[in-house]
Amino acid sequence: MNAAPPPTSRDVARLAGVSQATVSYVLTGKGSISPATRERVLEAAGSIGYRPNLAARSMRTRRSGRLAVITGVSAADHQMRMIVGASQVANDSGYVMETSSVDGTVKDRTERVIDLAAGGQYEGILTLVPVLPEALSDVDGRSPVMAATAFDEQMHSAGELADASLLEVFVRALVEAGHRRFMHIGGPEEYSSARARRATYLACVEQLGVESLGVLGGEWAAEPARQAVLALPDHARPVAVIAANDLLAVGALRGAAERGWSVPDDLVVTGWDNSAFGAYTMPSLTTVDLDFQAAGRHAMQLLVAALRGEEPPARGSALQRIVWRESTGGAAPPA
Amino acid sequence: MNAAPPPTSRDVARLAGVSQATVSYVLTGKGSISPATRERVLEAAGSIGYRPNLAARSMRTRRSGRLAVITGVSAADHQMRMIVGASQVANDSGYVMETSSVDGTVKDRTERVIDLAAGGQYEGILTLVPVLPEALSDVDGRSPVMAATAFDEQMHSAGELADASLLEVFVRALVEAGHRRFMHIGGPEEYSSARARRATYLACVEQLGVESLGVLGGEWAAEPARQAVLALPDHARPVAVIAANDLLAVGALRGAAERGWSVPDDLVVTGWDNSAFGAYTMPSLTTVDLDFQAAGRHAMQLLVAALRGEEPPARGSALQRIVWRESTGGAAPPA
DNA sequence: CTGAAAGCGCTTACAG
DNA sequence: CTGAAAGCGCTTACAG
Repeated sequence: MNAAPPPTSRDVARLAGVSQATVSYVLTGKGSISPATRERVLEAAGSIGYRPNLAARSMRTRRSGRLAVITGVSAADHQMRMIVGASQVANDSGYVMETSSVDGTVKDRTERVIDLAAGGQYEGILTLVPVLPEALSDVDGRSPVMAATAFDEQMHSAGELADASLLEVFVRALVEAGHRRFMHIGGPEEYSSARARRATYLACVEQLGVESLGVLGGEWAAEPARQAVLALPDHARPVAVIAANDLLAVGALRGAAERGWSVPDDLVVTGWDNSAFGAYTMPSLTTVDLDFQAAGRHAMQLLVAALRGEEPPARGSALQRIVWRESTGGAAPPA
Repeated sequence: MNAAPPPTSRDVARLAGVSQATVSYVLTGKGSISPATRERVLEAAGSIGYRPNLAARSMRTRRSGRLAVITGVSAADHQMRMIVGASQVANDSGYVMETSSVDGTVKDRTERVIDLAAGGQYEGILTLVPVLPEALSDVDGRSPVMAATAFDEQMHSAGELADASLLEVFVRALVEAGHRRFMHIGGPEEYSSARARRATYLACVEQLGVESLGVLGGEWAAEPARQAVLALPDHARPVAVIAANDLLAVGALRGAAERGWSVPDDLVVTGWDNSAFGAYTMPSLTTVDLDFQAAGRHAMQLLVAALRGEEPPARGSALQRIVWRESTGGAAPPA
């Protein structure tokens, strides 16, 4: 396919009238090279479009320069956004980033990740899907594995996507608006974000002394949310539903509409994620906007810092922000 | 980080009592090796957990074994699903697949892809975002570039995601149900899928002799769709809106609700993509289900076949299927 | 500040 | 059917 073989560092050396070692020193910035020589080499390299052969470099340095990002098979829009952010950081840091998707149960996924880590092809691994803590250790002889969303009790979770503290703002504002009866529709237990939202909900209703009709759901799917609302006793109105994401919230809206309940009069709903459709449902969804791309960037920064033994970078601006819309009626942000 | 260096083919050879070449022949399946020797080598390799060093192999064979998939920065759920499908095929075919996201205008993206192709790091490139035809040529000295969604007049488009023929089924069924006034809300012109849907719509209304109120939209966003419906003259009812995807369709639903039009009485809407929320909007959305994962698999199969000079595999089962829901009222599938 | 030489782990003609 | 040897393109002590 390639007519002429691509230029090598030897070609550059010959053209610049120096040795191959000098070319290498210039390009890696390691030796101390006189500005004049440096200039000549750079120009020669540019003129013939030289690009280092990464395979050769990696073989010699015994560093692959490659990072893996593990995604789930159940495609989620925010995984994609995190990938975009992570890949920016990886490339800027001189790594090539590969994505690998894993399927099956938590157990299956954990094994795949351990396999990948043991394979030694990658200098580091960032997983966007939950895996068991055993995959996250960075024992010798394996690529370090870091999780963006994981069992955070292991202290291995990167990023603050799982931060559920804004949920308290929802509950407080709704209590302020007069609501006394709440319900939570949660996501899968294996997601630390889902667990955090559930825990924050429970702590909140407890602390504020309002009634909780329970915690339903357990999947990132609309149907259980719809069912939960349909199963509510008629005299329960008004109910405030705190859903773990926007898809669940849409299911709740649908359930309310099917039984003739008005939103926000009989039922108010909050979502999470600020999905594109949420501003256009009837009524539109109050939700939490998450900057997944920034989260992906930060997660990758943490991995790269760990790899290089550098100080982990501080979290930049806030990743989360509440978007108040129609589904919560007049409930307003508390100042 | 690595305590003991990973085993090499020489270690395997020593352990199995054969030469390194024999190990290579067994593993690549190229030479002719006696079953007994083969067995011994395989066992030795397994016992010490040998994995070939891909960098070394790639340097020797001058094949990188790597494929790139280009995605957009504006993260879309279906890109993710296509990636999953493509990565399955790539891995099964012995390639490592990397994703690289590109930003900016069509022109920017095209340049990035050409750069990537010229870099020679990849044996092949599959782009999920539209690029100009000049990026798609497979001239010598460059990695071949194939597009999953592209300017298909160039005959370089892989997959049938852009097939808009089901749109005709929508229009015919709605005409059957009594509709005479149509409107199309389209996607961005640079997407062949958007162009195909638009063209099919225009051909349809022309051929069936029904009135078209025009083609609006032009982005994958809900707001223009909402505006288009709000701008409709009151006496236009009933109107049949053919939206280029579900997000646009939700915008149309919202517009109708805001002006007090009933769906499906005053307005009917069809979407495209079968997004998860579409079954739970009020009313739920009639749409086209697309198997993005299968599309990703097929696109990658085409790339791999092209790389190996093999016959391109035939398209498997149909990628598209209409899902009739409430937003089209009683309009039924013809037959 | 620069060059000659070794070697990373593999594959592949070539000889036997 | 199997082995000894060369070489892919780079980086890095080492010597000058």
